[in-house]
Amino acid sequence: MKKKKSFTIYDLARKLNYSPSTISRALKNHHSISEKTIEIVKKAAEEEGYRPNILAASLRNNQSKTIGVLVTRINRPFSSSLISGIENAASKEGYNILISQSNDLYKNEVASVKALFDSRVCGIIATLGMETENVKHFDQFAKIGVPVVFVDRVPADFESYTVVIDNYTAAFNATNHLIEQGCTRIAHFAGAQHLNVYRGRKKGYVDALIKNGLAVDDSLIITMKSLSAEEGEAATEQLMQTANPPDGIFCSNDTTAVSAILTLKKLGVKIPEEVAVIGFNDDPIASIVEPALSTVSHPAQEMGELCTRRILQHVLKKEGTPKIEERSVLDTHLIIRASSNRKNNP
Amino acid sequence: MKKKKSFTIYDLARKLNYSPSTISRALKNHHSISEKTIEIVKKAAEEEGYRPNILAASLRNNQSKTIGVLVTRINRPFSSSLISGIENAASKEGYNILISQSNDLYKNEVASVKALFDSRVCGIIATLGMETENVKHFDQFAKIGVPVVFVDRVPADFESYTVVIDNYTAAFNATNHLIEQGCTRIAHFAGAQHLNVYRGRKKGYVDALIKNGLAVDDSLIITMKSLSAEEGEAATEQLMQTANPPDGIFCSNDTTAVSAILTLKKLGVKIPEEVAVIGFNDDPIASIVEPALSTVSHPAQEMGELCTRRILQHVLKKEGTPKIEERSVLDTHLIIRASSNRKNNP
DNA sequence: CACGATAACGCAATCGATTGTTTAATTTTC
DNA sequence: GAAAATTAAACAATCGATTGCGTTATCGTG
Repeated sequence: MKKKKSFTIYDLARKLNYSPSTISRALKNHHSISEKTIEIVKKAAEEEGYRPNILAASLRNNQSKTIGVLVTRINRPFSSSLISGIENAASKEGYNILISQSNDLYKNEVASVKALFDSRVCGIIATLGMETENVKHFDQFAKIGVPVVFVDRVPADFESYTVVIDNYTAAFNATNHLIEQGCTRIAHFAGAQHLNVYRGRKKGYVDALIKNGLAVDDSLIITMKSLSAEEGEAATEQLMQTANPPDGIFCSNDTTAVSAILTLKKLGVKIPEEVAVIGFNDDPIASIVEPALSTVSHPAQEMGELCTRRILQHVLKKEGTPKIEERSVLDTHLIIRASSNRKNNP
Repeated sequence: MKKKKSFTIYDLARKLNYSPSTISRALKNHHSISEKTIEIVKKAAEEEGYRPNILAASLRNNQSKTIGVLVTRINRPFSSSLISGIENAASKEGYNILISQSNDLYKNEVASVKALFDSRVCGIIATLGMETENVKHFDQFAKIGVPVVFVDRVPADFESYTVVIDNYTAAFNATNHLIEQGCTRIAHFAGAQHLNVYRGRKKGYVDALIKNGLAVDDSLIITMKSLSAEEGEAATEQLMQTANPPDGIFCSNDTTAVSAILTLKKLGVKIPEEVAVIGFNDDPIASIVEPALSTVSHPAQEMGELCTRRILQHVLKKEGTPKIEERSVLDTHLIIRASSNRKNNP
């Protein structure tokens, strides 16, 4: 049952009395093959249900039409939307995608990168894990000219394409918004500071305070390891127990923000009147929680598509294609919902 | 820069004065190679940073260590958790996964399946799209002995492995629960009836009504094309405008259930007192919406792992491995939250 | 008519790993 | 000590597509 050999260009060649090379060329409209022959070959290929062996072609060309993707966790709204975007753009051009997740473990990340490398991907798209502090496991790609696109969580010191959002400005605007709503003591749930995204968000927060003449109180800045719901709950409780609790919280993600909302409600704190809350990402839960969570949109799908285009452009090196900058910074925008809207703006 | 040829077993052979075949065998501990040689070869391979060319091996063996995965939409809680489970189990055994999404379009599904086939995957895991009514595009795999695992949304008439939940029982229990809570006029948001999952859920609902001596009122059964939030809202509004509105709704997914809750609240209907609601899937939003949504757990991650094990077992055909049944039916359980809890049970 | 140009196609090597079959070397056995 | 058995490693074909180069046929032109 497994014997059924696949139909190859050799079979086609034998059947049509052509050489395999002619078949190969005819199938891809090579200019040195006559129109008539091309038609004959294609028709026969169709009839016989010929399917090219990608592996053989890849081996010969030493590269596959496959893009490697590495995320931290597949089942996270941002990741899955990112992947969705990548896949849509890739399949449109006949490229496949190979997926791997690190589960935020450095060891896994290294192993996955190695596996993707071994799979001879023609490009790789990656977001760094929480534990990742150096990226030399990506060096191997650069060495053989395979493009690397870092997205969202990107390293500072690696020669590669990057696709990110402007975390600083987004955070600045979010914090500024809280201030506009009358908050004067704003807490911040920060993420691991060796990652650009959380560093940028913290800096934006700090600068917004400063610009508005507010004090930066370190006791209001809580840095979390993984920005999980549990951490969000603990931090909220801790903050509210202090003598001088905050009247606003800018959270580095929606998970902790929703967690903060739930905890505040449990504590009988009014949102946004007593404490206004704003998150980051616009996960599905953000619009469902009550009061609905103000947050920063994160164009994950769009970012994914852009990543793919980056890879393809590098691989195809088509002349005349509009040059996309090496580093793309996508726009975000503030989504103001009830959790921070004290003035009943629309 | 792209010239850097990869280091192959031929290079190793030359360096160590062995033949390529010996290198190949040594690297995989073939019994006809001496311990000493194996050690020498492995050490040299390590030193030279030798990495096997998977493409070449795959070509030779005519199959890759790659599992193809086809889902409807990657960025959906169920899909992404499923994929996550698949990936975890696969990478543990050194297998890669190739991902594709159909966006619930039949045309895309066929194209994706074809692409996965061409990629010579060693097995394929798929959930059918909304539009899919026949699965002959999967025949090609059976023909060459590549295992197919359908998961969740599975066809009735295809010789393959399947991994599903017991939709009928889950729905029966969910409906029964609503009845226990005192509901007597229960509506149902049904999905496309050519898909097993939605058929099973509807049947479970109907049978629970019958078993409890309740009338089955067709006007209370609303069949939706895609079970989207919009459809859920429209259906809820429609139902509540009738002379004799329902006092309970069993929804085929959480999206429409949450949508129903939001709509009911907008209409000033008390949940669960006036209308109790229960969903299906246990998406993240289910526990966040207010009142929290009762629902049916869907062990997506676990299902993914099982799918992978199915494939691997088929491929490896290891004797002595405990035989997993061809068709697995995983357990679900009712998660009772506020949206259906009239009696204040814990 | 002959020679160079062009078109259309075939030859054979190549990509790197795998494996059935041989050959060579070593050990065992009587 | 020689034949048989065992062990270790080499040979060469194979997987299927690709491609540089070579070959053959056709055509045009002086």
